[in-house]
Amino acid sequence: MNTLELSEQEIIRRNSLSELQKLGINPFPAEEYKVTHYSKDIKENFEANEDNYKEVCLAGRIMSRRIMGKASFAELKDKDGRIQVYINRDEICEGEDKEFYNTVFKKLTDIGDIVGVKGFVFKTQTGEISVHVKELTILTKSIKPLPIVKEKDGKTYDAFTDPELRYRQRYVDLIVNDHVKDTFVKRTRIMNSMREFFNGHGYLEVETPILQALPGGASARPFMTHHNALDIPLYLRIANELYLKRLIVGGFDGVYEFAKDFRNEGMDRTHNPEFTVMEIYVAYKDYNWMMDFTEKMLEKVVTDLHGTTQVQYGENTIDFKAPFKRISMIDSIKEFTGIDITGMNEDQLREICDKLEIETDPSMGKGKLIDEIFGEKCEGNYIQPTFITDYPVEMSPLCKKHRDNPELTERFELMVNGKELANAYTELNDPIDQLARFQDQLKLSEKGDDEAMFIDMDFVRSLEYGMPPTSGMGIGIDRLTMFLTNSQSIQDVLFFPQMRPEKKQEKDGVAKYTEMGIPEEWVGVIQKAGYYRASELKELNPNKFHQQICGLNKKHKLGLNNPNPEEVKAWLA
RNA sequence: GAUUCAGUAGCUCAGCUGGUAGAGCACAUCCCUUUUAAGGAUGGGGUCCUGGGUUCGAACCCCAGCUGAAUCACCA
Repeated sequence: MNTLELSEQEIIRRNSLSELQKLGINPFPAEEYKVTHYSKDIKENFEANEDNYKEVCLAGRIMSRRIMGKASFAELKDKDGRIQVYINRDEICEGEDKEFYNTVFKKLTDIGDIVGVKGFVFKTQTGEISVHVKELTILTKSIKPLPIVKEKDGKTYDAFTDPELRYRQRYVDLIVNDHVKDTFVKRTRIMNSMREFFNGHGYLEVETPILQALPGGASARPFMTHHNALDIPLYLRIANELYLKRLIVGGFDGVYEFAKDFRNEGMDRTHNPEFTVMEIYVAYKDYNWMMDFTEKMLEKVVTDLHGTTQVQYGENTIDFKAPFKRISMIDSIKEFTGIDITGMNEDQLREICDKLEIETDPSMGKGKLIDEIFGEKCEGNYIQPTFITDYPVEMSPLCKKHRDNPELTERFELMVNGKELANAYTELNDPIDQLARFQDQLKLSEKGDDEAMFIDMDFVRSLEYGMPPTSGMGIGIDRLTMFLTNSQSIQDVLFFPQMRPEKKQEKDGVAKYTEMGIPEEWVGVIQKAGYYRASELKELNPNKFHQQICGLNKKHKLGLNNPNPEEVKAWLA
């Protein structure tokens, strides 16, 4: 890399790197470094049992340094947290040669470097448990300076907060913002706890295709791709439901999958183009059983994570103690609007929407209209976990009709903090009805609904062989993690949220410049001056350009022989 | 997709009515005790997001673009 593209601090660090090599120290050693202790264990247990910490060896990243003559303090960050280390010149350099301390540690080591320390644990006069270092090993040199975050008594100074940098360079975010790691550890613990619950019931974790010829199982716009060998379009899945149900047909009693789904839709605080959903299907059950199962599962997950069923989310305290409140969609609309929509047709519902000042468009069918009313007037009110049951048949094409009312389906959604968290059905297993519902979707699609479902004839065929009565449930893992880690944005619970690709400054290659007679060593200087296209140079005043590049040569101490003005004029001619 | 706000040193941010680009931390040099965001002193560091325009003069005003955030729409 051209040094002109580096900041002063980066150049200094690269110099330190080569200085280390000159001293015979490998800044990127290959050998295993045997770690015996971790910061958290030392801080928690040292006082109770000091004898166990007479010889410790730990490794991590230097997060701060304070050098005072022949004694120094540094903060080391390992996988569990941070611990202070004390380094004394005469202890890490036993003989007369103090170069290791004076040069290697004081001058050539920086914040961000990864080091190993051997020594014993003690307590400083101010009472901080620290490691007294006897031996220091450089394990990795860092040549890019980290953002500096200072913390004192839980108060953070100069936090690294720019969302763009945090999400694009999550590795930096994880290094400097301690709470970030915690969120992701919790995410994994949530999934592990769920897995434990399902496995405890004897259900099987499975994997189903992500590349699908027909994107089914949900109403959403898919991402499209292409398979070269088969020369066919393929879609990234929007749901895995239809495949899991095929497995129930095949004779599994309970299957579940933590699935990445992909939807080609807007992005915001609660939506990322790829997201994770856990879907589970259990044979011989219905949605009433699934409600019990879901609330028990959530109660366990939350308790495993927090030791209590109560969770703080923003301003709200949410209690996941089972059982959750249950209310039908029609009763909910009645409760919040005073209107009983039972038995209404499409025109009547449209009138109600107008009356409630809810926008509609002609592509909306009966189900969608009801959904709009619910979404607009009811949904946001359910802060505590609440099951909304019995959705209209039009908006649930994969769900069995209600045993008491053919206008409705046996479906529930779990609302938490005014948002949908889980969705479940008594699954439709009547192949004739299923085909009819798919055909209704086709009509919606012809009407202009670009999210209506495709007809999956293979899925219908599987139902023709017979699927046992089954209940299925899907739960958004990202959203659940948000609730349980008090994160206000989905980007905070995804390591690498989708972002626009970084734009790179386009530059001409060296050849474009040398063709004009410009010596190769000057190309970097010219680009540093801001001329990324050789063709731009033609327009310039040669005298001004000459001064500009000679100035950069001097300023950055490049030691190049300045061209004379005639030569520069010849380049631009 | 629409609206609003933002982009200045490695990081966090000031920058007044348009008049020579600033602070803290980080970095460098020197001195130095087991220091708690923090020992002392001195110093270096900038494409003020990009491109146009207005002006004697633009970080600042106007227009366009890029990127991000918030709100809304769609959606889980």
